[in-house]
Amino acid sequence: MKSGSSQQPGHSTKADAIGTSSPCADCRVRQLNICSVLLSAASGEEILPGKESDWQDHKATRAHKNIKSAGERSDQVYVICDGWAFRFVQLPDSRKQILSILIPGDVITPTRLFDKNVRFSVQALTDLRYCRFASSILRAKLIADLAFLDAWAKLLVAERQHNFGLLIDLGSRTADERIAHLILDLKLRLERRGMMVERSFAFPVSQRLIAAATGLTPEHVSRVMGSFRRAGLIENGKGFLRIVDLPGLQRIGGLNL
Amino acid sequence: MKSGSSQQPGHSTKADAIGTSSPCADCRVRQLNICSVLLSAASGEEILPGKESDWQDHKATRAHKNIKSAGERSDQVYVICDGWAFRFVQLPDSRKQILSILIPGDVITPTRLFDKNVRFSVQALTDLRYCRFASSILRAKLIADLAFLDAWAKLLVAERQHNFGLLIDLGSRTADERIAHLILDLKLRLERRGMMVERSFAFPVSQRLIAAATGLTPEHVSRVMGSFRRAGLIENGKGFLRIVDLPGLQRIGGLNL
DNA sequence: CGGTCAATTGACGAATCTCAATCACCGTGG
DNA sequence: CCACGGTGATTGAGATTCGTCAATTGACCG
Repeated sequence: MKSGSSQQPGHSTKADAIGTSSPCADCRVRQLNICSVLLSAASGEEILPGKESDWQDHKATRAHKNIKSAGERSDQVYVICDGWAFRFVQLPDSRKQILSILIPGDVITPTRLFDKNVRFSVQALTDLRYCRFASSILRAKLIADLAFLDAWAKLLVAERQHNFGLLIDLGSRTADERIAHLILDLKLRLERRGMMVERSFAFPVSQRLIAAATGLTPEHVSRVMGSFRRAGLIENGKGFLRIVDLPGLQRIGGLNL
Repeated sequence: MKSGSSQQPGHSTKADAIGTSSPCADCRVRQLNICSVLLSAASGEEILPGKESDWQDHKATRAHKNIKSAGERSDQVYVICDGWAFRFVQLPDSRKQILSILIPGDVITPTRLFDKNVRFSVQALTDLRYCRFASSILRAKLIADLAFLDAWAKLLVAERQHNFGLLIDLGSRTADERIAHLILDLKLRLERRGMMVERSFAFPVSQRLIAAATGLTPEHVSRVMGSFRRAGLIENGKGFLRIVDLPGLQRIGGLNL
């Protein structure tokens, strides 16, 4: 079993205004995701960085472990600190449908604030560190802090938009288009989290997973990725991917709406 | 052009506590959707049934008219009073991908509260009556009334769950399964709104639309529906559908998770 | 009564799946 | 250090589902 620890290029600044007792102190995406609202000193009384306690704790998991399984109940909201994961549902015929691939900074369970039932499973794709927030605290903050409500709503709206994009992919687009779009989507999201160097980025996603996400078979994914490589659109090796011809890839996988 | 006005079976009670100056007075789904929270007297000061004014108004549209187009901006939340509609995105090759079919009582644009940008288009499927609420008022209510916040969140969570179901359909299931599931899903939702009589219900959905929703072609939808009919699973005629063999249909299209 | 559109049916073709074999890689145990 | 076993990627050949194209029918409508 390979331990695909996600060694993203680039290293964040270490010293920070935040207390050093929390792992958030040297989180590299803290300023770039929901945590920027969550941990800002101005935003609440109880939620202050530096004192990890009843409202927040951190955990780690090995790659390929399930973090949560569909049907469980939970009172916590998870946020990825480092590593990748994915949401999926297990179908009766042992196939998986991947609902989303999650990168550092993503909220794993954004609706857990309102719905304790977990409707899907989540599995670590690489070794993973994540943070758990107590739903009750976040809920309190939600109604106390308008900026937080807005930020959270924006999160949900963005996820909905993303799901619509997936529906378009699976409903109306060819294998080439789906895979190109998936790559471009990940590129964009990683870019926003400062996890791209030049045109390449960490890519711990097996073709089996791409297949489960795009509704294709691993064999077909292999054929398509191979053709992309031969066409000079991408390069990829163990755990990374580089976009060689961005316009070309966009011509195939861009959502031209 | 056929004017498929949705004549659902069953007629609601007419006299009601609500003022008669609002069309809501004899709305048949008022107790069964978000309006039950919105219009309840206990839930706010300004929002009271009977006085239609700055926070609410009603409109009507003919079948096949676009209510909203992707890219527009709007400050209002729409709720369907009567008739059917659908959300879709127009693809560059003139294909449509249907995102959801909307029945009476559904909120057309639940995220408009948080995001003025409209990301998809909405078209009336039948002649339609709908209600428009001012986002600003609803937002105020959201933070003032915890029950309303919960109800709205539940709405969004349910829609997300529904989208996940669609993703599973489009990603991992055959044409038969997708269509059976679509029928069963509509059956369930209509049931909850009290719009089913025995096993049959109004069904103003063309095969072209089913095709656009399931990611198939109209021809293939015709073949599948025909096979369902010949197998004694369903009966359908102009504007209605009857489920003859529910267990049989569920064996095909049930989400066996 | 002609025109349009949805539904249906058939024949054919294409995209993708299935099955199967091979190769490369990697960690493990001898 | 090396053989071994497992997994992922690749490639090929044939099967299947579904799409495309085309023609027909029937309903509705002006």
